[in-house]
Amino acid sequence: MNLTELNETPFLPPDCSACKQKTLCLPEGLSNEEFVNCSNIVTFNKKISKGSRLFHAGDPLRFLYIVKLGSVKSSIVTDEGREQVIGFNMSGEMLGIDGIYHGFHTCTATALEDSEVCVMPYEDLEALCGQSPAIDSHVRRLFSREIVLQHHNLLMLGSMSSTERLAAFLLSLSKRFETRGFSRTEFVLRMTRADIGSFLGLKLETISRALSKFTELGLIEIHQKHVHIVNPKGLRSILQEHKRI
Amino acid sequence: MNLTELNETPFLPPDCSACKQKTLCLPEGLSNEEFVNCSNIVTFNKKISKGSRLFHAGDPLRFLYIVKLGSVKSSIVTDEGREQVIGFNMSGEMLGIDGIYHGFHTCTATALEDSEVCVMPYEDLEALCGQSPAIDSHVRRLFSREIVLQHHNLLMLGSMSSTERLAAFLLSLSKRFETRGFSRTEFVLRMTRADIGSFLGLKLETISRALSKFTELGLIEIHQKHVHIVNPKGLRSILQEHKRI
DNA sequence: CGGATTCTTGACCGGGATCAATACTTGTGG
DNA sequence: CCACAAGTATTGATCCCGGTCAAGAATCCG
Repeated sequence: MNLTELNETPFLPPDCSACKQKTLCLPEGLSNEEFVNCSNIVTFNKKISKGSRLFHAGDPLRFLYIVKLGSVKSSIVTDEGREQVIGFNMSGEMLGIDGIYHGFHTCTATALEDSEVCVMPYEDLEALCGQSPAIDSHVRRLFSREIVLQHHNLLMLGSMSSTERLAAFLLSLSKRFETRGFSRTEFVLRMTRADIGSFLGLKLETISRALSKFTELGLIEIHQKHVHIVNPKGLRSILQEHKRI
Repeated sequence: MNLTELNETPFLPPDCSACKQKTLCLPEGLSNEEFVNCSNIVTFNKKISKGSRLFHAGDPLRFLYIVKLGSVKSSIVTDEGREQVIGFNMSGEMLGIDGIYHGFHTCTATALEDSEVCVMPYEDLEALCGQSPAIDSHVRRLFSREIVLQHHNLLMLGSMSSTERLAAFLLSLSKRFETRGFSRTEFVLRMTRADIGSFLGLKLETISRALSKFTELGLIEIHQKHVHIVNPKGLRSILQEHKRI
């Protein structure tokens, strides 16, 4: 029996105005009516168990998703068998935008832990955009954020050494946990070293070595997946060593 | 005196329905009225001379642009002095989307040759989106295309060797020239080796060597910036060598 | 022309990949 | 509850791709 399917809860109507995460995915200053509209297009929340797929490359675009709880990784696989993790997604972050262009998804979203997402039929979202300029505008901002984020990732892959990439990665995670109300110095990596490596264009051994090096330098403490950033400034300075020319 | 400024032609009203490039940036099946609307938000075409900037990182977002003629490179520069070319843009491609999220641009767009762009005040574009669901939807598709494209670039930087990246780059250029009605086997590189290198996360010497290697293999002929793809299949097979495991 | 920019090629070096062995963690079924 | 298997992480040894430094050639442009 498939837990994933059982775990869908289509009969619990979502209420965006009561959602703790609303500041992450919705703009400020929405009217009550607009909140109701938003809740209406989130047709249901879906629970996905660790390792299961939210959507696959090739699947027709039916929904956009917003992570409500947990975390998800997005990756692409080519005909030639290349695999590339293109991002890790936490609460409030949107998934599935890639599918709009072709009408089908080009990447695959996999739950890194038991998670929960808000499911929005894309048709309904488009209709709502037509009704509410505030939402319409907000959606464009979310899309733009995605692009800005990818630019940053390209910068990492294109111009940083392995340790610089890993430092940037840890700092980025740290910041995202902080904006979600968690500790910015202690958190749990939900993904494997291989996932991090793929995301950063490195091999898992290199990730492992770099983590060990950071530990030796007293920048972090790490036990399995539990990370403690002991010296955030030191981590940041790794990115700035570049400057000294 | 600044040629760039002189070259603006605000008094020639654009007519999208008569534009040769319209299939590249507009959806099919627009009504006459919608064409007029589009033309109205393209307040003017702007000519930019080689080397001049369309916008700078930090500039407030006022316009989105579509390349009409010529080509443009987009790049980001960090505090630490890192520089990363994030893309090359040809006719029909949109520029400036990155600025929507923060309200200011995060990358810089530089003309690689004397070029011409359609200038659309972002406010007007938003207003038009509110009026025309077809345009609204199309804008989201264009944004999504940008994201899909960046995913592909991440794949290149994250999982390809230098020759693979260059082969992918040349094939991508080839395809884009073809869809614009130019030869897919002979074209001129508008950017320097250093630009290509930055885009692909490699040094210019590596680009030069890889081009020489392709020439030795009989895959291409290259004289300065003029490229002739002699053996497209061969180039493609470089990407697929990966497969054989 | 002549100077600046761009490109090519060579020699050498080093960072990260690869291969390999081992340890640790997690989960499953007897 | 333990045993075993599968997945995950660490660390070492070695190799090679692409970076770096450097010299020279070609091209562009005023």
